[in-house]
Amino acid sequence: MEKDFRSLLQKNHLHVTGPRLSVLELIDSRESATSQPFLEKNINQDIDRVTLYRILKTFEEKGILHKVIDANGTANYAMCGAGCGEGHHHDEHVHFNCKNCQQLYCLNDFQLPPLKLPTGYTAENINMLISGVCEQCKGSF
Amino acid sequence: MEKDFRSLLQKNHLHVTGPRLSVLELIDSRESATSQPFLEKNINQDIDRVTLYRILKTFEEKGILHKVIDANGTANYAMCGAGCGEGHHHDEHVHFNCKNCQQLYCLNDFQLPPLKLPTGYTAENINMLISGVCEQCKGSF
DNA sequence: TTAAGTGCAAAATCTTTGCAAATGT
DNA sequence: ACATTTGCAAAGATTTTGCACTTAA
Repeated sequence: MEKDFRSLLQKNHLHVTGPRLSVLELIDSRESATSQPFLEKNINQDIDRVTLYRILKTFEEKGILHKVIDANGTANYAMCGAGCGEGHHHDEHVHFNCKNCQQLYCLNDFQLPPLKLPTGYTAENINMLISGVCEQCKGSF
Repeated sequence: MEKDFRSLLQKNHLHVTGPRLSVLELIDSRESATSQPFLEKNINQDIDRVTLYRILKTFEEKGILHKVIDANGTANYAMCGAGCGEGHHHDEHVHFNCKNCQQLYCLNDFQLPPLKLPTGYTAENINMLISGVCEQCKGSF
């Protein structure tokens, strides 16, 4: 797990700034993927909404963060693994979106079965989103 | 394939109106799922944007249309199959989103492998979205 | 020093809400 | 007749763009 955000930014030829470090710290500190609205509300310094949009876009392009669209169409972000880099992502694992607490979990140890697409189709990114009730919320029903 | 949209609406206790028939005809006539922006532009009569929102919401709740969020977070709609009804959907098949033409295909004959979730998690809806290049666009690259 | 990054204002979209008029049953 | 549906106006939310000021390298 990459904790040295300074070098992470430098490795990607990005300036080290307060807003960028805050975004990385908050996202990295959480179990599940973090929604953009949550980031806006919980960032530990006053970051302009526009700046946040731009930081997230940059991080996604550089392969630092994954963007995962949840069942409501909201963008969620999580740290990328080793397989990602500038211009490409390998995010072939399954996400679980709890319809109660809205948390978006990355089921990292969940192996995605091999797929064979119809001829002519080329897969570049696979995104599997399961909606339901998570462990923590199962009592609330 | 249900073509009698009048009875489809009546079966769901909905009034038969021009705007609703237009929406059903357009969506049913297309190969792939239809994005809301496309619907707005191509509906064959002047439907207010607000009315379209409400029609789509109603149809989704009644189990007449599926909503599928594509890789950009845009809502796409397709006719439901027999397994859907008021308040529940069974849309366990795979969707393919072409990053060139943006078409969203339902790969109906594509069998989704059985899944075993971590204990405590309950799946209610499974949505698998593969992004890549479709058959028609493969020459464009 | 200077290119990159940020914040602010404003525009452009997208989505929801309230209500009166029109319409289907 | 009467509940449902629609269209319009307006509010609210989200996302993008332009530009001057600030900051990291």
